[in-house]
Amino acid sequence: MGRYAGFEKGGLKKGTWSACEDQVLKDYVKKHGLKRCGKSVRLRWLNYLRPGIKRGKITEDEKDLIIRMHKLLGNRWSLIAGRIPGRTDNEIKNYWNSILRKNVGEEKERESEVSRNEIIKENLPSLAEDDGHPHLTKCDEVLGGGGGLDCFASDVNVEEDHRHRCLGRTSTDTTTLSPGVGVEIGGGANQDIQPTGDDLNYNAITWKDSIMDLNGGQLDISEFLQSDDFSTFWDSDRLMNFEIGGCSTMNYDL
DNA sequence: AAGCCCGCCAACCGCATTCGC
DNA sequence: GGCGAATGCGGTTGGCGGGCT
Repeated sequence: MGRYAGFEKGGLKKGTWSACEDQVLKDYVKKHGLKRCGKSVRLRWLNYLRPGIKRGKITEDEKDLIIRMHKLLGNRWSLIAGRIPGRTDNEIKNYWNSILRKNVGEEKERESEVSRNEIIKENLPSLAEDDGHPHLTKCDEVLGGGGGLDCFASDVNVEEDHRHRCLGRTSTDTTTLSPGVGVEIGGGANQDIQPTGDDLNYNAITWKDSIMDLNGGQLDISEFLQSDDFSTFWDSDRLMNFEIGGCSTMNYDL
Protein backbone atom coordinates (compact mmCIF):
# COMPACT_ATOMS: atom_id res chain seq x y z
CA MET A 1 0.00 0.00 0.00
CA GLY A 2 1.09 3.51 -0.46
CA ARG A 3 3.92 4.82 -2.50
CA TYR A 4 6.84 2.68 -3.46
CA ALA A 5 9.56 4.75 -4.98
CA GLY A 6 12.57 3.94 -6.99
CA PHE A 7 12.12 0.35 -8.07
CA GLU A 8 10.44 -1.58 -10.77
CA LYS A 9 7.70 -4.12 -10.49
CA GLY A 10 6.65 -6.21 -13.42
CA GLY A 11 8.73 -4.06 -15.74
CA LEU A 12 6.90 -0.95 -14.64
CA LYS A 13 8.83 1.92 -13.22
CA LYS A 14 7.61 3.46 -10.03
CA GLY A 15 8.48 6.53 -8.06
CA THR A 16 8.96 10.15 -8.96
CA TRP A 17 8.53 11.08 -12.59
CA SER A 18 11.62 12.17 -14.44
CA ALA A 19 11.70 15.26 -16.63
CA CYS A 20 11.99 13.01 -19.66
CA GLU A 21 8.88 11.09 -18.69
CA ASP A 22 7.01 14.31 -18.11
CA GLN A 23 7.95 15.45 -21.58
CA VAL A 24 6.75 12.19 -23.15
CA LEU A 25 3.41 12.61 -21.45
CA LYS A 26 3.17 16.25 -22.43
CA ASP A 27 3.91 15.43 -26.04
CA TYR A 28 1.35 12.69 -26.04
CA VAL A 29 -1.41 14.86 -24.62
CA LYS A 30 -0.47 17.67 -26.99
CA LYS A 31 -0.64 15.32 -29.94
CA HIS A 32 -3.69 13.30 -29.03
CA GLY A 33 -5.51 15.66 -26.71
CA LEU A 34 -6.27 13.17 -24.01
CA LYS A 35 -8.65 14.88 -21.58
CA ARG A 36 -8.25 12.57 -18.66
CA CYS A 37 -6.91 13.09 -15.21
CA GLY A 38 -3.91 11.14 -14.13
CA LYS A 39 -5.86 8.98 -11.82
CA SER A 40 -8.25 7.97 -14.53
CA VAL A 41 -5.39 7.14 -16.88
CA ARG A 42 -3.70 5.11 -14.25
CA LEU A 43 -6.84 3.14 -13.50
CA ARG A 44 -7.51 2.47 -17.14
CA TRP A 45 -4.01 1.21 -17.58
CA LEU A 46 -3.99 -0.95 -14.48
CA ASN A 47 -7.38 -2.51 -14.98
CA TYR A 48 -7.61 -2.77 -18.71
CA LEU A 49 -4.60 -1.96 -20.84
CA ARG A 50 -1.73 -3.34 -18.82
CA PRO A 51 0.07 -6.25 -20.48
CA GLY A 52 -0.86 -9.59 -19.01
CA ILE A 53 -4.44 -8.68 -18.21
CA LYS A 54 -6.68 -11.65 -18.83
CA ARG A 55 -10.00 -10.85 -20.42
CA GLY A 56 -13.07 -13.02 -20.55
CA LYS A 57 -15.10 -15.05 -18.15
CA ILE A 58 -13.87 -16.17 -14.79
CA THR A 59 -13.16 -19.88 -14.95
CA GLU A 60 -14.42 -22.42 -12.45
CA ASP A 61 -10.95 -22.77 -10.99
CA GLU A 62 -10.66 -19.04 -10.58
CA LYS A 63 -14.10 -18.91 -9.04
CA ASP A 64 -13.17 -21.53 -6.47
CA LEU A 65 -9.98 -19.69 -5.75
CA ILE A 66 -11.80 -16.41 -5.24
CA ILE A 67 -14.29 -17.97 -2.88
CA ARG A 68 -11.61 -19.64 -0.81
CA MET A 69 -9.41 -16.59 -0.73
CA HIS A 70 -12.32 -14.41 0.25
CA LYS A 71 -13.11 -16.69 3.14
CA LEU A 72 -9.56 -16.34 4.26
CA LEU A 73 -8.94 -12.67 3.56
CA GLY A 74 -12.28 -10.95 3.37
CA ASN A 75 -12.52 -7.95 1.06
CA ARG A 76 -8.80 -7.73 0.46
CA TRP A 77 -9.28 -7.60 -3.28
CA SER A 78 -5.76 -6.72 -4.22
CA LEU A 79 -4.37 -9.60 -2.22
CA ILE A 80 -6.84 -11.98 -3.79
CA ALA A 81 -6.02 -10.63 -7.24
CA GLY A 82 -2.36 -11.12 -6.53
CA ARG A 83 -2.95 -14.84 -6.37
CA ILE A 84 -4.94 -15.00 -9.58
CA PRO A 85 -2.69 -14.19 -12.53
CA GLY A 86 -4.10 -11.80 -15.08
CA ARG A 87 -7.06 -10.70 -13.00
CA THR A 88 -7.35 -7.29 -11.44
CA ASP A 89 -8.64 -6.44 -8.03
CA ASN A 90 -11.43 -4.46 -9.65
CA GLU A 91 -12.50 -7.42 -11.73
CA ILE A 92 -12.53 -9.73 -8.77
CA LYS A 93 -14.38 -7.22 -6.67
CA ASN A 94 -17.02 -6.80 -9.35
CA TYR A 95 -17.31 -10.52 -9.82
CA TRP A 96 -17.76 -11.05 -6.13
CA ASN A 97 -20.30 -8.28 -5.68
CA SER A 98 -22.36 -9.23 -8.69
CA ILE A 99 -22.24 -13.01 -8.64
CA LEU A 100 -20.48 -14.74 -5.81
CA ARG A 101 -21.78 -12.72 -2.91
CA LYS A 102 -25.33 -13.88 -3.32
CA ASN A 103 -24.33 -17.44 -4.22
CA VAL A 104 -22.08 -17.78 -1.24
CA GLY A 105 -24.64 -16.10 0.94
CA GLU A 106 -27.30 -18.58 0.02
CA GLU A 107 -24.94 -21.49 0.46
CA LYS A 108 -23.82 -20.19 3.80
CA GLU A 109 -27.39 -19.83 4.90
CA ARG A 110 -28.06 -23.48 4.20
CA GLU A 111 -24.88 -24.84 5.68
CA SER A 112 -24.67 -22.70 8.76
CA GLU A 113 -27.57 -24.21 10.61
CA VAL A 114 -26.33 -27.76 10.25
CA SER A 115 -22.58 -27.37 10.51
CA ARG A 116 -22.59 -24.81 13.25
CA ASN A 117 -24.56 -26.95 15.59
CA GLU A 118 -22.41 -29.99 14.87
CA ILE A 119 -19.16 -28.12 15.32
CA ILE A 120 -20.29 -26.58 18.55
CA LYS A 121 -21.49 -29.87 19.89
CA GLU A 122 -18.14 -31.46 19.07
CA ASN A 123 -15.86 -28.76 20.38
CA LEU A 124 -17.45 -26.83 23.16
CA PRO A 125 -17.53 -29.64 25.70
CA SER A 126 -13.76 -29.61 25.86
CA LEU A 127 -13.82 -25.89 26.46
CA ALA A 128 -16.45 -26.22 29.08
CA GLU A 129 -14.37 -28.74 30.97
CA ASP A 130 -11.56 -26.27 31.25
CA ASP A 131 -11.63 -24.96 34.78
CA GLY A 132 -9.59 -21.98 33.71
CA HIS A 133 -12.52 -20.58 31.76
CA PRO A 134 -15.50 -20.57 34.03
CA HIS A 135 -17.60 -18.44 31.75
CA LEU A 136 -17.41 -21.06 29.06
CA THR A 137 -18.85 -23.60 31.38
CA LYS A 138 -21.89 -21.43 31.39
CA CYS A 139 -22.10 -21.30 27.66
CA ASP A 140 -25.50 -22.47 26.70
CA GLU A 141 -26.40 -20.12 23.95
CA VAL A 142 -24.82 -19.97 20.55
CA LEU A 143 -25.61 -17.32 18.05
CA GLY A 144 -24.68 -16.93 14.42
CA GLY A 145 -22.45 -14.51 12.63
CA GLY A 146 -19.66 -14.33 10.11
CA GLY A 147 -19.20 -18.01 9.51
CA GLY A 148 -17.27 -18.30 12.70
CA LEU A 149 -18.12 -19.77 16.00
CA ASP A 150 -19.43 -17.29 18.47
CA CYS A 151 -19.69 -18.50 21.99
CA PHE A 152 -21.92 -16.47 24.19
CA ALA A 153 -21.71 -17.00 27.86
CA SER A 154 -25.13 -16.55 29.28
CA ASP A 155 -23.83 -15.98 32.75
CA VAL A 156 -23.13 -12.28 32.81
CA ASN A 157 -21.87 -12.53 36.34
CA VAL A 158 -18.67 -14.11 35.16
CA GLU A 159 -15.68 -12.34 36.52
CA GLU A 160 -15.08 -9.41 34.20
CA ASP A 161 -11.33 -9.54 34.35
CA HIS A 162 -11.28 -13.13 33.27
CA ARG A 163 -13.54 -12.46 30.34
CA HIS A 164 -11.36 -9.58 29.34
CA ARG A 165 -8.26 -11.66 29.43
CA CYS A 166 -9.92 -14.28 27.31
CA LEU A 167 -10.77 -11.59 24.83
CA GLY A 168 -7.21 -10.40 24.94
CA ARG A 169 -8.13 -7.04 26.33
CA THR A 170 -7.05 -5.31 29.41
CA SER A 171 -9.53 -5.18 32.20
CA THR A 172 -9.89 -1.45 31.68
CA ASP A 173 -10.76 -1.71 28.03
CA THR A 174 -14.44 -2.30 27.96
CA THR A 175 -15.28 -0.24 24.96
CA THR A 176 -15.93 -3.13 22.62
CA LEU A 177 -17.02 -5.72 25.08
CA SER A 178 -20.68 -6.44 25.29
CA PRO A 179 -22.22 -8.06 28.33
CA GLY A 180 -22.56 -11.75 27.89
CA VAL A 181 -20.10 -12.06 25.04
CA GLY A 182 -17.47 -14.65 25.62
CA VAL A 183 -15.17 -15.80 22.88
CA GLU A 184 -15.41 -15.67 19.14
CA ILE A 185 -13.54 -18.35 17.30
CA GLY A 186 -13.10 -18.61 13.56
CA GLY A 187 -14.86 -16.65 10.89
CA GLY A 188 -12.00 -15.52 8.68
CA ALA A 189 -9.15 -13.15 9.09
CA ASN A 190 -10.84 -10.58 11.22
CA GLN A 191 -10.79 -12.12 14.61
CA ASP A 192 -12.02 -10.69 17.81
CA ILE A 193 -9.25 -12.40 19.67
CA GLN A 194 -5.94 -10.71 20.23
CA PRO A 195 -3.08 -12.07 22.26
CA THR A 196 -2.08 -10.45 25.45
CA GLY A 197 1.05 -12.49 25.89
CA ASP A 198 0.71 -12.49 29.65
CA ASP A 199 -0.67 -15.05 32.03
CA LEU A 200 -3.04 -16.55 29.55
CA ASN A 201 -1.05 -18.70 27.21
CA TYR A 202 -2.86 -17.50 24.17
CA ASN A 203 -2.22 -19.87 21.41
CA ALA A 204 -5.95 -19.83 21.32
CA ILE A 205 -6.28 -21.18 17.84
CA THR A 206 -3.76 -23.34 16.12
CA TRP A 207 -4.64 -24.31 12.60
CA LYS A 208 -4.28 -27.96 12.15
CA ASP A 209 -0.76 -28.76 11.03
CA SER A 210 -0.02 -25.17 10.27
CA ILE A 211 2.68 -23.11 11.83
CA MET A 212 1.20 -19.68 11.91
CA ASP A 213 -1.23 -17.99 14.19
CA LEU A 214 -3.00 -15.57 11.94
CA ASN A 215 -5.48 -14.56 14.54
CA GLY A 216 -2.93 -13.91 17.18
CA GLY A 217 -1.35 -11.22 15.11
CA GLN A 218 2.00 -12.96 15.29
CA LEU A 219 2.32 -12.75 11.53
CA ASP A 220 1.04 -10.01 9.33
CA ILE A 221 -1.26 -11.63 6.83
CA SER A 222 0.11 -9.63 3.92
CA GLU A 223 3.61 -10.76 4.72
CA PHE A 224 2.37 -14.26 5.14
CA LEU A 225 0.80 -14.27 1.70
CA GLN A 226 4.08 -13.24 0.15
CA SER A 227 6.06 -15.79 2.04
CA ASP A 228 7.23 -19.27 1.19
CA ASP A 229 5.07 -20.52 3.99
CA PHE A 230 2.02 -19.45 2.09
CA SER A 231 3.14 -21.19 -1.08
CA THR A 232 3.61 -24.38 0.85
CA PHE A 233 0.35 -23.84 2.61
CA TRP A 234 -1.43 -23.03 -0.60
CA ASP A 235 -0.01 -25.92 -2.58
CA SER A 236 -1.16 -28.42 -0.04
CA ASP A 237 -4.75 -29.25 0.68
CA ARG A 238 -4.54 -27.63 4.06
CA LEU A 239 -6.17 -24.46 2.98
CA MET A 240 -9.17 -26.32 1.68
CA ASN A 241 -9.48 -28.10 4.97
CA PHE A 242 -8.91 -24.92 6.85
CA GLU A 243 -11.63 -23.03 5.07
CA ILE A 244 -14.27 -25.56 4.34
CA GLY A 245 -13.78 -27.32 7.60
CA GLY A 246 -13.80 -24.05 9.42
CA CYS A 247 -13.81 -24.60 13.11
CA SER A 248 -13.85 -28.32 12.72
CA THR A 249 -10.25 -28.32 11.61
CA MET A 250 -9.01 -26.20 14.45
CA ASN A 251 -7.38 -27.40 17.57
CA TYR A 252 -8.50 -25.45 20.54
CA ASP A 253 -5.58 -25.05 22.79
CA LEU A 254 -6.82 -22.99 25.65
C1' DA B 1 -41.78 -2.09 -31.12
C1' DA B 2 -41.29 0.32 -26.92
C1' DG B 3 -40.52 0.68 -22.22
C1' DC B 4 -38.80 -1.20 -18.09
C1' DC B 5 -35.83 -3.85 -15.20
C1' DC B 6 -31.68 -5.86 -13.88
C1' DG B 7 -27.01 -7.59 -14.04
C1' DC B 8 -22.41 -6.71 -15.33
C1' DC B 9 -18.47 -4.03 -15.42
C1' DA B 10 -15.66 0.12 -16.11
C1' DA B 11 -14.85 4.13 -13.87
C1' DC B 12 -15.07 7.31 -10.12
C1' DC B 13 -14.24 8.83 -5.48
C1' DG B 14 -12.32 9.34 -1.03
C1' DC B 15 -9.16 7.85 2.10
C1' DA B 16 -4.77 5.75 3.67
C1' DT B 17 0.00 5.10 3.20
C1' DT B 18 4.65 5.99 1.86
C1' DC B 19 8.34 8.68 0.17
C1' DG B 20 11.09 12.71 -1.13
C1' DC B 21 12.03 17.33 -0.28
C1' DG C 1 8.41 17.00 11.60
C1' DG C 2 5.48 18.96 7.94
C1' DC C 3 3.83 18.91 3.45
C1' DG C 4 2.83 17.63 -1.17
C1' DA C 5 3.16 14.06 -4.61
C1' DA C 6 2.59 9.42 -5.93
C1' DT C 7 0.43 5.27 -5.32
C1' DG C 8 -2.70 1.65 -3.50
C1' DC C 9 -7.03 0.18 -2.02
C1' DG C 10 -11.97 -0.67 -1.38
C1' DG C 11 -16.71 1.16 -1.64
C1' DT C 12 -19.84 3.15 -4.72
C1' DT C 13 -21.79 4.92 -8.96
C1' DG C 14 -23.39 5.05 -13.55
C1' DG C 15 -23.67 3.45 -18.31
C1' DC C 16 -24.69 -0.14 -21.31
C1' DG C 17 -26.73 -4.21 -23.07
C1' DG C 18 -29.76 -8.03 -22.83
C1' DG C 19 -33.97 -10.09 -21.31
C1' DC C 20 -38.69 -9.61 -20.13
C1' DT C 21 -43.35 -7.74 -20.35
